Amino acid sequence: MTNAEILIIDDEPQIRKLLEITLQSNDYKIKEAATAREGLLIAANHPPDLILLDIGLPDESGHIVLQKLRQWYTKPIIILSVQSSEEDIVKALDNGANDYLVKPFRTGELLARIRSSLRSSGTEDSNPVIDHNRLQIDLAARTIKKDNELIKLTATEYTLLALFIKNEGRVLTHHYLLREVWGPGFIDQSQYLRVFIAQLRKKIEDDPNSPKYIITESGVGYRFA
Amino acid sequence: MTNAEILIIDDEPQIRKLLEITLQSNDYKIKEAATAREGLLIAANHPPDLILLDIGLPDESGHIVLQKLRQWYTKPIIILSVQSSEEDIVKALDNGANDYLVKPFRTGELLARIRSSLRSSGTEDSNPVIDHNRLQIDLAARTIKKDNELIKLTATEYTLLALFIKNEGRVLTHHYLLREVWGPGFIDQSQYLRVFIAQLRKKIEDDPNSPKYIITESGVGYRFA
DNA sequence: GCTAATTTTGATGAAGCGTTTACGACCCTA
DNA sequence: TAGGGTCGTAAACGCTTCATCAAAATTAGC
Repeated sequence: MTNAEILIIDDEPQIRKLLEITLQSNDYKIKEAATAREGLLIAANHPPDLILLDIGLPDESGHIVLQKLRQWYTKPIIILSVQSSEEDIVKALDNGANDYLVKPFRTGELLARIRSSLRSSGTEDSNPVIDHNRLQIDLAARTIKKDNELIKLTATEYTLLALFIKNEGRVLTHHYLLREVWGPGFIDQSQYLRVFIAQLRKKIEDDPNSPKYIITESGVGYRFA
Repeated sequence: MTNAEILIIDDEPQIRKLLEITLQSNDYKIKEAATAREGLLIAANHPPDLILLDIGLPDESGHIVLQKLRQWYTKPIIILSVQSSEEDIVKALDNGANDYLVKPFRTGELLARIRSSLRSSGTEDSNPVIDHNRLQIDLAARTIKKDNELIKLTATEYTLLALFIKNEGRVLTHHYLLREVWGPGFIDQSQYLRVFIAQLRKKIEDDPNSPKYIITESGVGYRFA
């Protein structure tokens, strides 16, 4: 899932800071709580996709928080705790925790366990879709839609359009386009470009005569707007 | 879940014995395999509710077994391994493992993690059936139905179709399909693909001449719609 | 070990795609 | 206004990729 929201309930500021940096640099959105009370409140008001819960909270045991959360919260809860006794682990897991990591934990492992939990909770999701007005490009699926209608592109047409989309707003020179799509040996075959640009326009523009997406920069190249 | 069936894939007899006793005294039904090959066979013929998988198998790495299982098996897989490196753990979790325990493990914790995994996998639930118009795919039972009519597929045909179904809407390249179904050594045998795609179409399409499910993306690959 | 099913291989025609050619429109400058 | 340059469009050709059939080789089941 891109941008899954994670709630951190932990009273140690340095742990929260570490988690915040680690998780944010992995494209998660973060919410933080330093106490059990605050954590429950945030979780209830704006349920996150996953909760990282410390057992040793100042106002109330994490075990209790876990039980309260599990009365209604169904998404993954991962326990972070300095307690490594089997009793604590079994208790937390049987109270509904999805996983249990002993502090200090390895951040790579934590991230993997978060991914695993999100995956099996079915929270994961579809591909990143780039939206341009009425054009939607799914780079992972290799598909282009216009007004939710799938557009059939040939291999070369797709390569070319994808290049434009990845460089939106930027003027791409003939040389550059030819080199990227056809290879270094084709940098003076600008006729190729004219043919394929025309084909693309026919497929994606409302009015190919006055193009809105692929703009000609005469003498230089093309620009995707 | 009462009497959940658990498959143990581990080459060490004493570990298997320990697990057998522990799990059976907790009312689980047990199946055992000492090799990767045997494990995959048992899992395919009679899918258990959960799999305990050792990484250090004699004939094939557990990582590979995990990947193969995850091509169709959707219930929990818990890794048991003497490897405690972060690299191993992350790899296993990202390959689809639900949990990872380092040997020697505490039996109480293992049992709790099994309970947790079974719980979050939606224990009682039946096999995950994916519905595509008139096609119904039961990944666990490895069966395909069309209009409630069971379609007989060979092993290779099924592997290929399952890949498509799990990547619905996405263009899968020849390269990718060949690697996943036949192995890395076959990535230029695109003729295989043509033959098997034709066979699949004959079986699942209403009109194999104008396919509705398996779409050809010329020069690139195929897409399941 | 024999038979049937399945996979692999080869051959052939069809379809799709990229390349090429031709030509006309437009703009700028002389 | 003539001419050169850039760009856009259409269509023909030829090559690559694809679909299909069938036979050979291999594997699986009894």
